[in-house]
Amino acid sequence: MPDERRPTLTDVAIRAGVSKSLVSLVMRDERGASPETRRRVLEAADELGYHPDSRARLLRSGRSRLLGVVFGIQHPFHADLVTGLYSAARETGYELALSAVTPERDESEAIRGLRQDRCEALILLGPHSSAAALTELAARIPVTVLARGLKIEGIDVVRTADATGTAQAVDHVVSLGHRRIAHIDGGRSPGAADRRRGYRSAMKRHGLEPYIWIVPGGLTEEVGAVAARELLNNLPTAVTVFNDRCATGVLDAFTRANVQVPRDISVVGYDDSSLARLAHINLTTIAQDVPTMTRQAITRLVARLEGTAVAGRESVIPPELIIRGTTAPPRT
Amino acid sequence: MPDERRPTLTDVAIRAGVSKSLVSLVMRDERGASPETRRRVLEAADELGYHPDSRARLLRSGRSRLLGVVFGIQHPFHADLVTGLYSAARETGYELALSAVTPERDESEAIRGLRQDRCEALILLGPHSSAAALTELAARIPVTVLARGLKIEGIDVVRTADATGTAQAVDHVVSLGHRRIAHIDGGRSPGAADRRRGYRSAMKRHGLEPYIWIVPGGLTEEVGAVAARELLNNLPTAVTVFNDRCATGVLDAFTRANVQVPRDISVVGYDDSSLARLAHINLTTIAQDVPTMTRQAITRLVARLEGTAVAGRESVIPPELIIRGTTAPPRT
DNA sequence: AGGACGGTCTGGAACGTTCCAGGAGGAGGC
DNA sequence: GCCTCCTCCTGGAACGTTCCAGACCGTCCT
Repeated sequence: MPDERRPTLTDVAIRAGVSKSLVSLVMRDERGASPETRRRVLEAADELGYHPDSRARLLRSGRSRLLGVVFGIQHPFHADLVTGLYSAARETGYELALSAVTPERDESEAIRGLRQDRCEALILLGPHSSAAALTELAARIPVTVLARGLKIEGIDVVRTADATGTAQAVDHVVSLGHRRIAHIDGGRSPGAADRRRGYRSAMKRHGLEPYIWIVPGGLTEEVGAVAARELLNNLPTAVTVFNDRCATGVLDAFTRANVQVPRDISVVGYDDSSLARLAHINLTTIAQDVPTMTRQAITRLVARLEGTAVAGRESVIPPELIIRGTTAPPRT
Repeated sequence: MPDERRPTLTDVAIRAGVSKSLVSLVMRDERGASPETRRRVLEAADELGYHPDSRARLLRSGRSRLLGVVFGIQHPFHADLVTGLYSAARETGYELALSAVTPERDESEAIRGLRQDRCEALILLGPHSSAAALTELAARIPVTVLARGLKIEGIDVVRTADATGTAQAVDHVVSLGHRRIAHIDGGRSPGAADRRRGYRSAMKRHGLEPYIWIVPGGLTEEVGAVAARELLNNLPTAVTVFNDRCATGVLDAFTRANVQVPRDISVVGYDDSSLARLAHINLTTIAQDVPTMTRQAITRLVARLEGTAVAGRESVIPPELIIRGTTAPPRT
């Protein structure tokens, strides 16, 4: 690759007939250069195709303006979060550095990579690391955890009010006239406990305690289908499900068993993943407020880095009910 | 964050009582230091918790040993590819830098980010950029395109033999006894043209030219469902579908129309995505050989960077038929 | 008229590394 | 004994930035 040497500050400076310090100023959009010179410098830079070398810049300034993001590449909801994070970071002057967790690359490796790149702070999406590991990490670098509720000294958490979410789901089907409402839970997955709790207390609030029925479920379509088959023995009129993937499995099992949704049973998912929005699934679901969550995560971290005060350790975002086609009044 | 200044080469040098050049040697595992000194240096580094500063290192050496990867974060198959790339890169001494394409962050922005990080080469997964943009890019930096066949001067391509893939699908159902075999295509998506061609020529080879029936489809479940409804008017006994997502939509539409798979019709997908592997979908499909593809992409790029000769511009990997539960002999 | 000041601009010293030229000291060949 | 050649080590110059101190030059105030 006969790639000629990249142009540097000095090249631009010579071409524009000024010192490199001045060019540096202009490139950083600092004040201290007359409009006229500024124009000349930018012109010269443009002609040479100059692009600042971030490494040298970072080396000198001691800052990287880099936020590390650890996410699960197989996880659809993480994709939504990363999308939101990019948008949120755009306005702050910080860049995102992605590091994926894959079946063959664990979280600690992903974190190590980011630290070597001199990220100034870390955002972890639904991390699996032990509390001990996280505590140690947080002692060395600011950390924000997204989409997983945990209480650890020194770690910021931004999460959805999961209990409220399932409560909204229950309220919705109750308002349609349902009473026999089951819940397929998420086992030990992040958020599952809260969602279960929200279901239980909403049922009590509506005086439906006798109808409480919690079926073990999980993260995936497969366990959803299994759980649905368990419901078939004594079909409730509505069911709230841990997440959309699981709900898809539920829908599939019902279809195969010739149970029609929403005629025979109403189904509510959770996440508002792209899955739920598909026309042929068209799932009523609880949307996590991704834009708000990601914006909060970024502004929180930036505030910490710049030394601005940050209120509290935890930020809990209310979710929103999205009504689509899988809920309807019960058959009379 | 009262993070004390990181220790530097000089700190280690002082502690070990040697020059910083010597420490540098030892850290890079070069020869030129006696075993005894080497030990002392490593010990000192360890005590101080020294970690080399990659920025400074790269600045000086002019190399980053960084391979940029541009991928679509919403794209399940890209997730598989990224997983493979990480594994393939592990042994080479190069690191991966990820840059995602999201609905709000286009390919050119993703590429710009990577170039600013001084990646030495780029891997693009199913890029959408124009041929002109890619040509210009390839003139500045080595580029390998994965999972999209295109012929552009100076760009390496690693892709699946897509025509062979659909041919395998057709061969499979023909061997089961099918003759009326339709194809739901992928429109203008990457690989769609080849897959369509493979279907067509395989049908001819089996003397089934009169039965050729190509229905317009696309990437998603929704278009799959639409295409399936078109088939219902004159149901063939088997159908090969552009990809797994689309095939899932097809399956769903059939289930709703009370057409049983594989009893009434056999369905073959493409990609062997995690979707296909789900128990309740259990889709017969064509697997792209991700480990081989990603290994090739990495070794190719590394070879170019190191100046080793690379054979040809294109590397075409044969796919593999995965037989699951959606294909069976036609009803007699 | 004599400062003081604010806006422009410059030169040079960092930042933490790698690379290069070379020095000290011992071993081996003649 | 001298030259040569290793091996092990050192000092200092890069790399492309940013940061700091200060120079220059008008303007404005007193």
